[in-house]
Amino acid sequence: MTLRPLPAPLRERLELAVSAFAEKGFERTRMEDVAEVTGIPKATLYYHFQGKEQILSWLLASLLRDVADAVTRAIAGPGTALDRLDAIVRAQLEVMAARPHACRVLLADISRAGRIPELAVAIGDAFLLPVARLLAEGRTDGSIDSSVDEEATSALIYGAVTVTGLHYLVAHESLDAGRVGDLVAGLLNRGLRAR
Amino acid sequence: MTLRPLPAPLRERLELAVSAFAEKGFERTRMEDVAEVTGIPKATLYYHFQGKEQILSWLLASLLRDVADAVTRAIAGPGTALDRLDAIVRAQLEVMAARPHACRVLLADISRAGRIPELAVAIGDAFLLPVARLLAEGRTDGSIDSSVDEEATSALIYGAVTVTGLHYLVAHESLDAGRVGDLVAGLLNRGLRAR
Amino acid sequence: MTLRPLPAPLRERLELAVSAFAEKGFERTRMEDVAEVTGIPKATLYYHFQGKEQILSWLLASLLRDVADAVTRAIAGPGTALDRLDAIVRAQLEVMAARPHACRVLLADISRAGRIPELAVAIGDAFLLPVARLLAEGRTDGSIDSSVDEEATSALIYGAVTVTGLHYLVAHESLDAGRVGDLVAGLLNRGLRAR
Amino acid sequence: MTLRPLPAPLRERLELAVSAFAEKGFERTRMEDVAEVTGIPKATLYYHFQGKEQILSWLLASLLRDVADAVTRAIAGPGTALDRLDAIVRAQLEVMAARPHACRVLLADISRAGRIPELAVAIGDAFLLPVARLLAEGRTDGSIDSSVDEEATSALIYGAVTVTGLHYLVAHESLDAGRVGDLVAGLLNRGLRAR
DNA sequence: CATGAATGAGCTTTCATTCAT
DNA sequence: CATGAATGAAAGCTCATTCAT
Repeated sequence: MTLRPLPAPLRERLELAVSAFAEKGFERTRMEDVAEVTGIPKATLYYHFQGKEQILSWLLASLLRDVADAVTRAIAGPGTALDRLDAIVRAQLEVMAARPHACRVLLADISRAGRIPELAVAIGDAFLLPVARLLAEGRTDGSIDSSVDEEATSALIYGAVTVTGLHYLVAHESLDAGRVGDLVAGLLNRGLRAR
Repeated sequence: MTLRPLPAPLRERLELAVSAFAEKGFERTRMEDVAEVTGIPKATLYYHFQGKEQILSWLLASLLRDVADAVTRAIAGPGTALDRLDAIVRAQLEVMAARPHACRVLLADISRAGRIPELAVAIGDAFLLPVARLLAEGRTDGSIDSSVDEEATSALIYGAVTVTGLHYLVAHESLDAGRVGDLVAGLLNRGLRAR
Repeated sequence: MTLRPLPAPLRERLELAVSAFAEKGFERTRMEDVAEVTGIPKATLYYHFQGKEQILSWLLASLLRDVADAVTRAIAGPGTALDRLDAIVRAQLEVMAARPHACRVLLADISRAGRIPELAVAIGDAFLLPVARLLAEGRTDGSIDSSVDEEATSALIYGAVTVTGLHYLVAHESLDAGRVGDLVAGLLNRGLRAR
Repeated sequence: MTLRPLPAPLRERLELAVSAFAEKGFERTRMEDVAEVTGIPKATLYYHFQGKEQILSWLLASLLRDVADAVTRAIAGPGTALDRLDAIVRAQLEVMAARPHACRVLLADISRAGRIPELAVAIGDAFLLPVARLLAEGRTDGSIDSSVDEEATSALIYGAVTVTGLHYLVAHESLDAGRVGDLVAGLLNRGLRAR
């Protein structure tokens, strides 16, 4: 992804760029802004990255790695598929609470997903596919209603979780992952469980 | 919104601009592109609108008027609050199916909602607030579980519906409002109804 | 100059345009501004004038007619050539006091005179040539020193009078033609009279 | 004045821009023209200057530095105040002869001085105030008539000198500073000296 | 390796002017 | 005659990116 292994000090400072992207949007954030907010000279950014887009990719990839890890851990946990779906929802909200800026940036680029196929793939790999697989599992283990459609439902879950989380991040500038997790997970649980 | 009342012929041709915005994104769509796709000369666009941003606003406002109308009609229908929530979900999906481009553009700007407060307000007025009100009503009429949180849940519903719809629009380039409506409305219904 | 004889009501309202030109400069004054300040619709201005430049010409021509008249009256007066030169200076300052905006606009366009030959000609006809002729007369009637150079001196007088007047218009926003006339005419008189 | 210290090579080539400004006027001279005539790419100009206006400022500031220097030298010379005033007049004409284009540009902007206060101040500092001070000195040392008004007279001198010089630059495209200096200085000398 | 300096390629917007009524 | 509506033709300025050191 990067031409060269990114030096650790840069890696941390670069994280500051997400707040710029989150605040002004990707297109309206100039390389100048990224340079300013990170303290890394523009030309140095170009020495390490191929361009502005690649910086965004790198940032989002880092976030999606966190999401994927959280989801993977939740799936690996104990309990029925439905229980573990519950855990996934809470895990995703915890990532959102932990990295609010990056999440806002990611959400902003979701609809751009059509234009950035690798992003669509990454979200799919990190969240949608694991969830879809878990739904299938749940139908098998009898914890999830047999009528659920994996494709639609995984998208639905993603939307329900992220938009609710985003709403709190944007409207209240804070996200209580526990409380919101209870609400969201509860509703989805009742909506999905086998009848 | 526009300085002068927009002549009807322009109004129709301008609708073509949404496809440009949907395809390339707002920032990457040049006024030149809007002019080309609508057949309206650039300077004429500037005669009627204050700038590119205002064209987007006008377009989204038009969509949100449709959403608001559909939601209002659904709410005015018969049945319990839960029944009418069901209708809202289906109505929103029908708007998405009818105006896919505009919906993609709107969704792309959701996370920008923080920066475009009037957009946040408009979405709130068209969808979130009516749904929140209906949830409260449902708790009163006994059709919706008393534990639901209006704020979080209206955001959740919005996310569930729109992201699922968007998924089909982006991934399959077609949205079967009826089928997806069954799935989404069903899940939400089970998740929300009084126990 | 104008395509059609300019209706009297327009003539008066158009005079208001000079203040716009004086304040913002010719190029920075948009036809829109002229329309606004005069209350004459843009398209109507184009119905009567060929363009913005022609409006300026018309305005300056009107001023230069005043200047020419004042100069002519002064020249036609009694006394030696030197006495009448004195009168010219005072007359020019009175015109400046009477039409300060137009004068500022004219002065602003003096150095543009190279590019607007008709303006150079008009200033020459209205001021420089009559003064030059009077200087020659003065050498003949013995009131003006024989060493004065007509060309240079008429330019010098124009500069001395107008820049002094302009200074008061710009710096003090008021011009006391009598007092400044005493100062300027006095100095020029002593500088020019036969020794 | 410039954001960054202007590299010497640019400084020289930029001087070429004055001819463009002088020929077509400031507003009619496009950045493109400046870029072409100087050979400096437009974007590079914007890298060093804040905008077109700032380029003009820089150019005029450079001229006014020359004027101020010439005036200062003349004032520092020997003789009575009247003698040194004589020297100032000749010095100013020599600057005009040496930098005719810049002078035409400066004169074109004099009446704009109201709108560009820093220009008014700079002309005041470079010419008007020193001359006014010298006039006061002359009244003290007895070389200049006690009736002269410093403010009006310094403006008068400025107008007499510059407009005469400008006349030759525009009408004859050449200025013989010596000959014109004799004429102007002579007239002013006779007009100002103590009686 | 890192970076200050430089720039090519656009982009939005403006405005004098025209046209249709 | 007069004018609201429309537009062709720039123009100033920005910014991602490259280069020279």
